[in-house]
Amino acid sequence: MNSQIIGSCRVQYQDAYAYDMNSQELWVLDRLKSCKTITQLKQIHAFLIKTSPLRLRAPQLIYPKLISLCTTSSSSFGANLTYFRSILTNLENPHVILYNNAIKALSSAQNSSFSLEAVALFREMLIKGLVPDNYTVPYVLKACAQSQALREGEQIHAHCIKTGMLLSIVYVKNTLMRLYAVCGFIKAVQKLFDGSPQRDLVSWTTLIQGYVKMGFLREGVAAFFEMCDSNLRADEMTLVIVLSASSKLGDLELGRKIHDYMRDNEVNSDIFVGNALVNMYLNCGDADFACKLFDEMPFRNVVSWNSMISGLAHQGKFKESLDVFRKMQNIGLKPDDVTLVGVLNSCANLGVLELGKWVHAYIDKNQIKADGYIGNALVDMYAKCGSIDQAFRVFQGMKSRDVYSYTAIIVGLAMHGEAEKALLIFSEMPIVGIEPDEVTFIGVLSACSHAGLVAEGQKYFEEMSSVYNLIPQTEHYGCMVDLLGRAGLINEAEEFIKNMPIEPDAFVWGALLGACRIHGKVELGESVMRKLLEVEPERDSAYILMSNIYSSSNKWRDALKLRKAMKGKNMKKTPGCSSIELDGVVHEFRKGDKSHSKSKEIYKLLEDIMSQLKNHGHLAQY
DNA sequence: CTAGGGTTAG
Repeated sequence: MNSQIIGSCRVQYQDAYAYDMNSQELWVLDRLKSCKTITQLKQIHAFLIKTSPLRLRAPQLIYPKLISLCTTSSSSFGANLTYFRSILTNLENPHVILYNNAIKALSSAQNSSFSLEAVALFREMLIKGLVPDNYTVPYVLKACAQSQALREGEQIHAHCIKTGMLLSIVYVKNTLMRLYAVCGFIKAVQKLFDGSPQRDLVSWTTLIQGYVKMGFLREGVAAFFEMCDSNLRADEMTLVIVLSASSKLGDLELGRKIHDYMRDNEVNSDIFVGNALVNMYLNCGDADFACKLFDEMPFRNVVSWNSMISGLAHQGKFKESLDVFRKMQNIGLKPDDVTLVGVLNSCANLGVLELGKWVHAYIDKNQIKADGYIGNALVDMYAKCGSIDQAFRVFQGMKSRDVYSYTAIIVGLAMHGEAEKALLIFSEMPIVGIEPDEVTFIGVLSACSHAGLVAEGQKYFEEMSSVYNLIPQTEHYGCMVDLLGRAGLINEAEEFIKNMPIEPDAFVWGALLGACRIHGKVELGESVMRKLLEVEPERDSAYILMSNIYSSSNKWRDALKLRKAMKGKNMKKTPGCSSIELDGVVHEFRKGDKSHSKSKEIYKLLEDIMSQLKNHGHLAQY
């Protein structure tokens, strides 16, 4: 192919004077069309330079092609960046459009050095006396937003104020808003929005998105309704963001309102909207309707499936989540890393090590990096499935670790009673420069609790606020009550609760009641149970714990009375559930549950085992 | 040749 082009270039060169310039240009354009690589392009370029009538036209002719080649094969783009620049920079009379296209190409590249290159081209334009137009500025601002180049963006912002573009061109204002939004400066976004004479749908959407991305969900939703009041009609893009906000808020009423808005305004449901709707209904608790919508979708992509897998898990329907994954496998859709994270999460919560291992093998086989989300999910899965050593190996093998990785392994080690190792890993965090957060401290405090390290636990609890500026939540107070209570320091635990700056909740009272159970404190237990029932009247855990306290103090009559009192009340049961995985299918078992298709056989076998145990002189312990 | 969209962790 190359030699063909060179060959025909040579022939053309020799016959150059036989053609007039137009036909030469046509010939070159024809060659450019079929040109596939930078090397071929360079050959044509060389020919153009050597052909004197075409010399001046050369850059203009090849430039658009160069841009399109670079953007379609971004991998070779980096290597040819110098070449790319040298042509443009040496142009004597470049048209603004050429620069615009170049900046556009650079702004859509992922690489952040390309974004800065786009800014450099923008500067070069100004130096050459070219006037950036209403296309140039949105492109270069997009490049800044891509790499969060705030400083550069601010300079362009200043340029836009000086030239008056900021006020006159809505595209400029919108891309500028977007830049500040991705940099997290929501106040700057709002200020630009407020100070602008014209606001179109994109301005509103950018504002809403800015709020939602920063986690200011209610503010984003409020902006949406404000937009509706101003008689602008939302389109698919706006609605996807508002639905995602409703989903994150778990606000079903709001979500339904948005859905109604879509029907009233005849917004058509493309795949993005469809996915957002499914996700919203799932996270807001209406899983049945979400499944119905999912089934009715005319097209589904990997995100649709991912939404189902992680959304069901979010609702605690881990088994169903894995069922969806199996269906996805059956139709032959390739999982991506988001899918795998969701699957690992469900495996972790069900304790299905086999499938978790399969995912790990899949990750290795497909050379997916076991860092970030994936690595953290693997650590968590192994830890929760009981393979703490394997969890630790994955943790150590990770190239980059963040606060989630550290927390996963610390909580995992604490759960497995390896308190010292957990605290050792925790002490590594300041050395590698990772700040622990609230969840990390749950792991640290529970490690201390399990190992009976009272003084250390108190020290860490104190450091939480004094060193790390974290405000302890009721969970942390619960851990401390547990720590003191387990160690038999019941009075100290009671005193600790009295001095809490926030209202104790079920975590805290539950921990104290647990301590009463361990240490057989019947009377205190009774008063703590009442407290627990006050803050959590709908659950049965207070009754269960208390009746255990009665039983272990041989107060059978009181225990029975409590169980009876419970029966009439239809309380939420704290589920005790176990599961096994067989040939890829997860089977769940709850206490007294007879829903399994082979339930009869299972119970029959259990009875056999029990009687065999009895025959061998073993007495069942309850 | 212009701007704004979904799913993922402890």
